[in-house]
This record gives sequence, C-alpha cells and structure tokens, in this order.
Amino acid sequence: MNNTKRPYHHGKLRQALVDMAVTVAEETGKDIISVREVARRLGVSSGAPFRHFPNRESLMTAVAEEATMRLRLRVERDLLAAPPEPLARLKTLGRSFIQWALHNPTQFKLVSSRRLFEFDSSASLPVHFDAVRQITLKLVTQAQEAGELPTGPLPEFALALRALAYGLARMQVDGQLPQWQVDVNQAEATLISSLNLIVDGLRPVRPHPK
Amino acid sequence: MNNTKRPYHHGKLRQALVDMAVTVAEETGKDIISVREVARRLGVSSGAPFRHFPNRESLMTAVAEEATMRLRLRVERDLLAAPPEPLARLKTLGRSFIQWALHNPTQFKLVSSRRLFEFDSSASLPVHFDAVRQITLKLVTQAQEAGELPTGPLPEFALALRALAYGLARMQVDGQLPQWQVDVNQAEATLISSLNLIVDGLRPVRPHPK
DNA sequence: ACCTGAACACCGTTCAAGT
DNA sequence: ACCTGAACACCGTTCAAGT
Repeated sequence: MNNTKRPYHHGKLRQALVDMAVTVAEETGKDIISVREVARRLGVSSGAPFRHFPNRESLMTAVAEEATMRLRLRVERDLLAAPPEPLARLKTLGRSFIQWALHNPTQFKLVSSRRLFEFDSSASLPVHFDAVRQITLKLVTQAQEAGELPTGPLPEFALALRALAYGLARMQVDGQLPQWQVDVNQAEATLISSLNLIVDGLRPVRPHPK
Repeated sequence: MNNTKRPYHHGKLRQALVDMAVTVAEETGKDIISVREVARRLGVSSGAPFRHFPNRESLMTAVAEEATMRLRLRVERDLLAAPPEPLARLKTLGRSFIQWALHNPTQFKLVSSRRLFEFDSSASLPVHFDAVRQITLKLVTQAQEAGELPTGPLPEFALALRALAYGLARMQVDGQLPQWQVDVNQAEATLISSLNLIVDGLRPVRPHPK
C-alpha cells in the first residue's frame, strides 16, 4: 500500500515494463500490446519505455525471453518427477508443453508465432529453445534404442513429435477446438489423450522384447 | 493498360479490396494489413473501404473466407487424383494441407490464428472448415476399418493427425524450422516426410491381413 | 448508390527540457 | 542517469459533402 506520490524516478521500470506487458497481453488475449498502455498503467509517460527499450520489438523480445525460459524450466522440472522409461518421459514432455501453452496462452502465441520480435537478435531465446529441443532429441533416441518407437531418421521423428504437441496446443489457443467438438472444459485432457493416442500407436515393426 | 483518369466510381471496389488485402499480406508477410494502405494502392480515399466493410475485421473475414475455400478446393482436388487406400488418401490430405500452407503462408496464418476476424460471424467459414474436417474423419474411420491404423476413439485420433499436419506447417510459417536444422530449401519435403514417418509408424496391435 | 477528405482518437517513436 | 511531454507521422473509423 504505497500511497505516497510517485517519485520522478521509477527505479525498476525495465522489469516493471516486461511484467506489465505480460499482464496486459494475458488480460486482453492479444500478443500485440500497446507500449503507451503499458506506460499508462505504470503511471509513467509515453516516452519512458524508450529509455529502456529502443522500440516495441525489443520489449517484446524481453517478454519472449522470459516466457521461453519459464517454459524450459517447467519442462525440466516436470521431467525430474517423471518415470525412467524414455517413451513415458517423452509423453511427460509433451504434456508439460501443452499444459504450459494452455495456462499461458498469449505468451505461448507470442513466443511461437515470432511475429513481434527477432528470434536471432536475442542471446537467450535460442539457448532456451534449443535446451527443450535437445531433450526431445535425446528422449526420441533413447525410446528408439529401447524399441519403444519405430526406427526412423532422428531429426524428422523428433520434429514430427514436437509438431504434434505444438499443433495440438495451437489449435486450442487459436480457438479451433470448438469446431472439433471438443468440450471447452476438457480441452487439456482431450489434447493430452490425443497426443498419447499417437505416441502409443507408434510401434516398431518387431515388437520390442518384454 | 487503362491510362484514362480514374472514374469517381471504382465499380468493383469490394472484390478489389479483398484481392489487394491478400496481395499486401503475402507481400509483407504480415497478416495484419493497413486498410489505408490497401485503399492507397487502389487509388481510393481512406474512407472508401468502409462503404463496403463496416470495419477492418470484416474485411479480414472476407479474406479468410476466400482463403479457407481455396484450401478446401485444393484438398478436394488433390484427393480426386489420390490412390484408393484410406491411409494413402490420408497422407495425401496431409500433404495438400501442408503444401497449401507453405505456398500461402500469410493467408494460412490468418485463417488458422483467427486473430483478426470472428470465425463464427461468417456463414461460409465454418462450412469450408468443416468440409475438410469431415474428410479427415471419414478417412481415419476407413483406415481404421481397413486395419491400416490402430483402433482408438475417432475424434481424438483425427484431431491428433490434423494437429500433426497443422503443427508441421505452422513451425515452417512461424520460422521455427531453422532451429530444427531443416534446410530452408527442403522444408516442404522434410515436413511431408516427417508426417509420413508418423502415419506409417502407426500400426494396429495385430498386423492387418495382407 | 458510391466516393471524397477533413476530422477524431488513437498509435510508436523522437527529443529538448526537466529532476 | 532517468523521466516528461510536446511533436511527428502514422492508424482505424466517422460523416458531411460531393458525383
């Protein structure tokens, strides 16, 4: 409850801008936020944000960096509690990805569509993105070696499984699921069971030894 | 070559607006177009478009309607030339979907993200969308009955396969494939082989009779 | 019937001036 | 060092006036 008059210097404006941008985005459901509105809500002038970010794109880059890092942390944390079998871990990965997307829909749209920032301009974005990708590659390889998945070229297989999780999550955040007759209250469960249906349907030509 | 002075009445402004909106969108790669720029390019005043569309959203709805219809026609046309086996037809469907997306990336982003129009406000959008969905449902059912796919609840299975094609296409149009080490010149082939890898890896528990 | 163009309330961004 | 606030060049949208 700070009801003293706002000081001339905000003090932590940079981080406050990033946080408020996330708040506004998730509130409105639009990944394209107005810099002026963010400034207004923080009680600073319309020019203040440009002391910390050269333009809106660079503010959105900062938002995307934090969001991508949180997704990575979520995935890594969930894997700590996952069973040891590679295929089960792969399903955990997919579930974490989908759950994060559904609980942070606007941030998910922002980071995945990449419309509002330059992915390669960031030092951390590619790092966090690749961390999740490397986990995917490793688990697919292990599942193939364990005979839990068909053989097949690693990059394409991992890409396809990621695309499956990505596509399911995006259909929800894009609002397509009602047209697929998915009950809006069971979207998350339906998406995860759809994912598992595919992963469990993938079988090596020779059943792996029990 | 009409170099006479532009008449006061454009004559076919409505359709010209829709066509120019598509042109501007695919040229700039941004699905959010400026109504003023569309008007400018057509040599009409900034207010003219609002004689034909109450707002930008309704112009984008018209663009999305045409794009969705073209996708539907593309899919239906390709299936006419496809082999009779349900699974082969399902792969054809996925290939058509991906190819259309990659050749019309901005229209694909527009219709799939649904950010710029109200899907349910259109009479034709749901019709064309559902036509493609019904084809998917039919082919999955037939493939399951033919023993070419594992059994499993129809809606989730069809949803997952659509999500797979959607996710692959979107990863490309969102610019994510470079991070998956996909050669930009072979993106289409890589996506289609990724799709087929999954579809061919799906096997019923008991191999279907030859 | 259809289009013009000024007007309004917004943006993102710049920059001299303030603290 | 950091913030203000007027200014500029844009938007989407409205509407009286023109053809």
